[in-house]
Amino acid sequence: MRLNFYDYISIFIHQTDLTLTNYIKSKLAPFNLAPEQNLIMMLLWEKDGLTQNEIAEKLKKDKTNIARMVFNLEQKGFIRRQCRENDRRSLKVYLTEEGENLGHSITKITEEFNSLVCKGITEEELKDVRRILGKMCKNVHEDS
Amino acid sequence: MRLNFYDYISIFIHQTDLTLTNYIKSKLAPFNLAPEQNLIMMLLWEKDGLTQNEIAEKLKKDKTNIARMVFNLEQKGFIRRQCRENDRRSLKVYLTEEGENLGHSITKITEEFNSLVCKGITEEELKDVRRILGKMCKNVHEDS
DNA sequence: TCCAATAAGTTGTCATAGCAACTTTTCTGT
DNA sequence: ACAGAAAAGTTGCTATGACAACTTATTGGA
Repeated sequence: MRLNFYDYISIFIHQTDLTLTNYIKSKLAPFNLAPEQNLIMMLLWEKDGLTQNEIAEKLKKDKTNIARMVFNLEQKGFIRRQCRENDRRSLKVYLTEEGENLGHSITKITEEFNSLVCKGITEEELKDVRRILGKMCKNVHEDS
Repeated sequence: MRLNFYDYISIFIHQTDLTLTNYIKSKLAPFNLAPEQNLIMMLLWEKDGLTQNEIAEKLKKDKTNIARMVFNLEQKGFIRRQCRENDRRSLKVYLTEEGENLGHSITKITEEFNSLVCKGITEEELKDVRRILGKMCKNVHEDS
């Protein structure tokens, strides 16, 4: 029996991700911040002075894209990049004052977003979702 | 208490989606088919002769991107577009013979992919994931 | 010590994703 | 019948995401 379009769980997950990303995108837009740029900022608000490589590892993303996103954040004036003195290959990323200040507004928004997404969903259910999605990732990693 | 990076369920979902998409991308690459192009093809294998607008609605995507993806599929020779006789605004999309034949190989691959993703996960758990992710989408839609 | 391997970033290319603005065609209300 | 709205597609723009190929800098082994 052939699977129908919506029987594929990966398609369902993909569409869920698009829905959530689009929503937070609209909330961040007034601050001139895109969703993935925000992820980088979130890391920096937790801990300043990461290298681009460290950011890429934490976000499990290609360093190429990190370089471009960090470049854009620099253009926007939220961060600045500085060469490390002991390793001239790598660049450390620091918040500017503007970037630092942004944190207060954005943290509020992202936590509200998380609350909205999880509204009416129990802690137990969230744990289950994490466990099952984690299992799916493990399944495909083991096959690669 | 400030949320940590990985406490955000949306980030977890996003990273899961990337993992799954990347895997199927590598499986489809030998057939010169990208993941989202494949979604369009899947619709056409189910039912030929959809308009671009109908495809956009089914995939819940912007018609802009559908137009570009369909254009690429046409370049690759998998589909052809034809003006409707009774409405010259809209284009119907038909499989070519090559596109039709592709269906046999690809259906096998996507069903294997779905099995791999769901390995060790019960039907009950899958239903739960669908229900909870669906609830999340509903939550953000209600707020828009 | 010096050559090769490795590491960090950058640039180019392709595919996705959405928004705004536009053309062409069709429909609708008067 | 005709003006204006709406509908289908297209083009331009920005952002994300992965891969390949490249430069520059550092490290490690013979």
